[in-house]
Amino acid sequence: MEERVAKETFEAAKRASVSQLLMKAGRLVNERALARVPEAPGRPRLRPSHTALLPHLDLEGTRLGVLAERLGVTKQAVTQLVDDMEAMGVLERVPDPTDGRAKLVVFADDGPTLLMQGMRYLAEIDGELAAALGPRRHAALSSALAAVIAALEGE
Amino acid sequence: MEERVAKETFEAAKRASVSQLLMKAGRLVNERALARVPEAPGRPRLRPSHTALLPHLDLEGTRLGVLAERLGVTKQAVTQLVDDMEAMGVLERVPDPTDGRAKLVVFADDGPTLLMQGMRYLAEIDGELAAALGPRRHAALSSALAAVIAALEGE
DNA sequence: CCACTTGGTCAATCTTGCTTTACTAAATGA
DNA sequence: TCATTTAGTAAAGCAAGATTGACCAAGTGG
Repeated sequence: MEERVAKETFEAAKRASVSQLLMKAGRLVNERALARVPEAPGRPRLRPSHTALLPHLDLEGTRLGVLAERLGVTKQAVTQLVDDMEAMGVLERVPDPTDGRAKLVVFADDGPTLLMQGMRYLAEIDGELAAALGPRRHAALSSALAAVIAALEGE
Repeated sequence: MEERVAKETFEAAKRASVSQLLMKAGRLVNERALARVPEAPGRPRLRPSHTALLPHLDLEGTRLGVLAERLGVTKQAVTQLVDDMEAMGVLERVPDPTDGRAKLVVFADDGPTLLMQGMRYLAEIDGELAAALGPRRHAALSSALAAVIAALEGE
């Protein structure tokens, strides 16, 4: 009897938690998205840490230190990320006109092109998810996720 | 004009994608869950790879090689994970009665206790999310995520 | 003018989560 | 019985993503 209850509890706990579903779904989407990016030989490959940088960039250019703060990592870590993305041709460092020490991280000439290409992969996956879920649940998912993020980030 | 359109496109792309929301929400939940687990000095700390092992364990005991297959990693990788979780007091290796070479990975005496403790952290977070979303959206999120995982795993 | 702070870089190192290579011991079967 | 397969372990190493510490050059304030 005891045994049986334990088993049920255990099996239920395995699936029931939204937190676990969220972690798993996030991981799967991440894998799928990165798998789609073609390799450019000679240049560093796009990795999750690079894509994590993108949402923090402003079109007008962003100080490296500001990026570090937004990402919650050290400036050195960002230096490495920006180095990579410079080598990929996505970003560029330009001197900050208002402070001779500072540099602004901006999109390179064809950065937006590459970026939009990346967005297309995400859009593709979105489309696949929408097809699997149907428009209603896809919309519901989108709004629920936004609320989750707001709740978790606003701590 | 051009400039303005680019900016809008860019800013919209930053948020609009469900894929991105999913990745971000997953990351945030993960961080929050791990932050809640108290450190037990002297023993290895619980890390994401450990928690990834748990859903693949059967109550009756599971062969190490089977775990490796389910996780999609080498047996050596699982050996290391099980080593850690043995040191934490969560799991135990017992000889497989049907094969002298094999070992069964089972929960240690107080393994279920520790495990349920972990589940409680997840349940807590679930509760917080439910509170933030309201019961309707929380349920919708759960069902949508299950569908996403099914779609992505069934490839 | 000089001390100090600030923005960024360089180099070395650490942790995580794996892998490859090499090995031991038990099972299997011609 | 003896060669081969199978279950697991041990040790070393690697790539990713960070960190710490030492540094330089440009601003800033007494």
